Amino acid sequence: MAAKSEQTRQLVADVALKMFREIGFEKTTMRAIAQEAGVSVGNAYYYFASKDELVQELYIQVQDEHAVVAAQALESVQDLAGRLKAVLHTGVDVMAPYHQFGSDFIATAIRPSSPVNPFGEASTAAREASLAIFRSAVDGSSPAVAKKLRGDLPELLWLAYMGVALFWVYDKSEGQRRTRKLIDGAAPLVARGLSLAKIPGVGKVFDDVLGLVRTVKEDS
Amino acid sequence: MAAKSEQTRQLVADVALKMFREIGFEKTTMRAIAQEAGVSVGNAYYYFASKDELVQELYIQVQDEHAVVAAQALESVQDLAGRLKAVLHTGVDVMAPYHQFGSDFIATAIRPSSPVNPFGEASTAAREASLAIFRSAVDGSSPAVAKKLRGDLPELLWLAYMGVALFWVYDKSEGQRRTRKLIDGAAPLVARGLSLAKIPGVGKVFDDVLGLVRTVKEDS
DNA sequence: TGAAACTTTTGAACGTGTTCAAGGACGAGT
DNA sequence: ACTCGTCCTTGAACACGTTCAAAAGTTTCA
Repeated sequence: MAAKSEQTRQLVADVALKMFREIGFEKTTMRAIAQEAGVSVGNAYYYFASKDELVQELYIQVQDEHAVVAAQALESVQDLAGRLKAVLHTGVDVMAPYHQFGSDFIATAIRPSSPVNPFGEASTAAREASLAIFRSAVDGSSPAVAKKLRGDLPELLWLAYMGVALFWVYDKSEGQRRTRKLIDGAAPLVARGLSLAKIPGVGKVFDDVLGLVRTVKEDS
Repeated sequence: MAAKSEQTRQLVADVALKMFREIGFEKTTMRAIAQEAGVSVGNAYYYFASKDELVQELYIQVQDEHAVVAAQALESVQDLAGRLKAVLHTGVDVMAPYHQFGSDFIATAIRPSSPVNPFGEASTAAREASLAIFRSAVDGSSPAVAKKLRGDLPELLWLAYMGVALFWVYDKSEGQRRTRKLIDGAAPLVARGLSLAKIPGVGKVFDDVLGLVRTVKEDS
């Protein structure tokens, strides 16, 4: 059985994620995880170099689930507003069990040195997967999105999604009702806003926004 | 001299801020601060309940300086784009000495429980001061901003400012050149974008955006 | 089988932020 | 001068994340 090692790793990860969900980030100490999993502290560190890496495990799992659920939800919707709603709502859905954990997660994720940093190298795969969801939401929509927007839009929407996630973390309303409202309100607005790109004066501004985005992105 | 106590407090704060600037957040341990200030660790805690509160001290100081510098810069500029630039550039100016400290600061600031959280209660004063800067930038601009926007715009701009600050933290270009470019590019775009509010079709979308903002804000 | 090499596991130890009981300093009232 | 009460200060102690030398277990190969 080559899986003995993998088994321990999974055990630690499972216990950690369960504890993150049930008692939060701070109360889930490495010692508690080890004890609950029946291993030594050092052994947990043999598989995960830091507590942050256990958070990364969670991040990846949540992203994977989002990809699956969102793809399914997208099957039955055509218009951009609806597709955007689908992606955002499913995103919130998969995060829901971890809401109380949210602020600690974001505090961890936001430091550039963290493996969970959504802009960082260590989560390139997760970010690409997430971006792919938005690309699919945009590309598959009908009526189609203006061609000049199609390239950059997914990335901008993903960025907006990060904003929604931030809002959700702070959202103390029951069941994060306000976040749902925000999504329901913002998605159609974004779609309508984009359709304004055809108006000459407005189109110019759009072009400049895209130009700025590209400039700032390139010049590293 | 009733100021003996205040003197110790200031000493600790000054030493801490200096160390934050010079060696960063993590290397500035409470023990190191205490030693450098010539007091005991416990004594530092008598004045500051946590390391976070020392960060708050920094936050307040930076905000205060921003208010002064921005007000001065606003005196000589009339148009909205210019005024926005002035406020944002001075904002980055005052933060500059703390750039390496930035990500730790934000990681601290972003948790709702932190005294430095910009949305939280403990920094109501600092937030109001910051908001006032943006209100002044909007209200004092000529040509005037559309009336229907004038009420909510400062808050939205402040929010955008938080975004700029986040961008700045991640900006590794020398002297944070990219952030400067972003400001120079975005400020005129915002001004031009707002002037589109007069166009009937666009105005509707603007109204809905404002409506959404209000809805989401009220429903707590 | 046996020994060498590699993988996995252990728990004590380190430095951190934070707490707290104990004591010192100092002024007010007698 | 004495004592009470308040403010200030101390440093040992705690739990935490993390490290690491050493031990235990497992595989490899002759």
